[in-house]
Amino acid sequence: MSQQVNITLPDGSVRTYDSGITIKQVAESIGKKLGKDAIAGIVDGADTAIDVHTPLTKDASLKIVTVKSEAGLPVVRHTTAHLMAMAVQKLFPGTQVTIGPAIDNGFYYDFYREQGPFTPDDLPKIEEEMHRIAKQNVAMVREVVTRDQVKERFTKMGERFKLEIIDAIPANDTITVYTLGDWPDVCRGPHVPDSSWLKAFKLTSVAGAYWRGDERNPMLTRIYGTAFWTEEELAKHLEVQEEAKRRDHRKLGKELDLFFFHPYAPATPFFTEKGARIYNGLVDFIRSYYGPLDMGEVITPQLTDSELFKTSGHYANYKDNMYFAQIDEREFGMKPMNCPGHMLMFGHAKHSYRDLPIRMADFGRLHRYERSGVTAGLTRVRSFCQDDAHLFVREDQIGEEIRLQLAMLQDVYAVFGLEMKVQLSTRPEKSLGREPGLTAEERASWDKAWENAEAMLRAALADNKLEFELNVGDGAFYGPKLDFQVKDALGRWFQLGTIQLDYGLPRRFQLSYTNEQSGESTPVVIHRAILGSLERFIGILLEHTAGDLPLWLAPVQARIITINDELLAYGREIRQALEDHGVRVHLDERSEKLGFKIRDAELNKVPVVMVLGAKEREARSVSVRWRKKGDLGVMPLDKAIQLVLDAATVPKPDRAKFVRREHLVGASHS
RNA sequence: GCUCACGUAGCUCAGUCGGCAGAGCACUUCCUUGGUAAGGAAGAGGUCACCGGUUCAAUUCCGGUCGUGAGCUCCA
Repeated sequence: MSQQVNITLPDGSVRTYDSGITIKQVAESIGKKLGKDAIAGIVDGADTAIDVHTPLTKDASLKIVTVKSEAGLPVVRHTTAHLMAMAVQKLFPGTQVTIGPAIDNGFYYDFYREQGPFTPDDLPKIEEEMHRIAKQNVAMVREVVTRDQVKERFTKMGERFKLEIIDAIPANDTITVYTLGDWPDVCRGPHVPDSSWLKAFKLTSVAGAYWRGDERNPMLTRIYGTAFWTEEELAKHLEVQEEAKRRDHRKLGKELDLFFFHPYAPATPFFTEKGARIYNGLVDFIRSYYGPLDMGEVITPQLTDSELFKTSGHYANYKDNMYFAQIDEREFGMKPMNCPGHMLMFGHAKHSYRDLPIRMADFGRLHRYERSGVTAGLTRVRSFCQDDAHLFVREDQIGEEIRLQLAMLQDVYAVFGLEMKVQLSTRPEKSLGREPGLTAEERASWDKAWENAEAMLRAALADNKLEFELNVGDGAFYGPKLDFQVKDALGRWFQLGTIQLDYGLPRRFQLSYTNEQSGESTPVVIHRAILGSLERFIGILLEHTAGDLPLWLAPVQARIITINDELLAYGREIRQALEDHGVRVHLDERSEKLGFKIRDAELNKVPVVMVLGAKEREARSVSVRWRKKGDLGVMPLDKAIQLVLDAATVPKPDRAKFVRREHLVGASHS
């Protein structure tokens, strides 16, 4: 009697089959329709779906992926990639194929061509050929082959990149060839059964890409595309792409006159007066938490002797990203991070265990040389400012300190309406305490420190009721870390904040504090940033809000428009009244028609417009027009001011959330 | 850094298969003084990114430099 396997389905039910049953057969056993629609399976919650013909030989959970399902999207995309490669080889004989996976929002296929890369002009032709082939409803046939067979076939075809791929397949893996019509490709699958599913696709761009992502390898030409089950879904996707283009912060930055770039300062923004308002508004907002959190702000040198970076290790590991200046035969380095300076700051005085935690916040400007190809708008720049802080703590204080920082971080993201997810990265193989030459005792002590740190991070997360993803072994060599990603209005994820424990730097700088036993102990450093870089955050926020910033951050909160020039005097009076209440207001004094000035205010996304005519002047009132809401009608000036003030209130931290739980016994300092 | 594309007025973009550089918006001046998304007229504004080459002639063709953008293993 053959062996049995228990297959658990998503609804929790368990079915028993003979070992070796395929996913397809399982689906068929559940229902005729399901059997027909099944195109792949996800076993034991894996990241990628596998082919329906895969035999199941041990107990497993199984999710059957069907046509037209969300989980099946990578499948249809992957098959579309094959279709594209097929079309390309038909149109451009001599082109060699390499790989063509499904990716987050579509797929790509990399080709090698002696004649040089494809151009955007080639895309419509290829697309047309793809549609032509797809309409013939050609089948996708899977066959299991031996290594020798497949090598022989692809050698004959002269596909040298494919041969390399075949050689890279592990010895025990089943090798499969998928043939779409008459076009075979070595592929792991899964795929849709025939080309009738390939209707809603579009080729989006071309780009260069290195073979296997290594810049020493030949440059391939890559074509990107996307595919969906239906044309409606494709259209929706393309519409979101269009919206993203409209919201591009580089475009908004120009249109709203917030910042610009000049060739003399590549990848380094100039913030205009309006842009600087946003920047400073964010700094003030973050700063408002520093009181309740008992954090002190410091200012540290921009340029220091390279010795500092030799001590910190940046000279050995980060030199290529730094700017240097040779002055008086001394080499100075521009700070790429605040931490080395903060180490000096801590080391400058003698500290008692009673003084800890010591929290240094710093809005200093940082300069990092980024390779020319990687800079982009405000999101990747060479000069920026972090809402940075370094917390010097005793080991027993790590948990509480992280808890407080997490509370701030959640608070801050909530203010901007950004959904968040957390990743916990734990000790990597190569890490402090695992270097050769340590005694067993030292090793054990390090192991304990890492264990303790990770446990405290977990506890702090639990305390703040935060779910997290675990990235085992992905921490820094000097300590475990938390990374925070947020989701913007278009559903895109961005990494913003980070909280990293550091056992290394304090040692390099030989920092210590006097412990309770009058001995010396080494503090642990916590690096943390919440917005990350202000520049990048401004970029993300602009795209998230489409330029309609919350009123408290808007560079100009209100604009006053008069019906005619005679009313300018009243306009100035109103401007004065608003200014006196701290409203950032602008009076449009141009001799233009009302409609023109309203339009201009709308295009500039000014949140509140106050329209003044003779009627309003008589009654000492204003007519209020609110962005996105329209005309609110005439109201007394006081009421209008109150309306603006209420909406423009700068969010304030709630002190109660940031009360420290442990208090030092006998600590008498504040 | 590498591949490809792009760089024309403050902005958005035409244009020249090599022969004195164009529009709309914005700006300036004048007229107009008006009720919730563009009133009218006139004017000013450019070393066509920069450097070099080819040519009688280069914004245009070629080479280089700078800048910007997309991409550079989410693995057959």
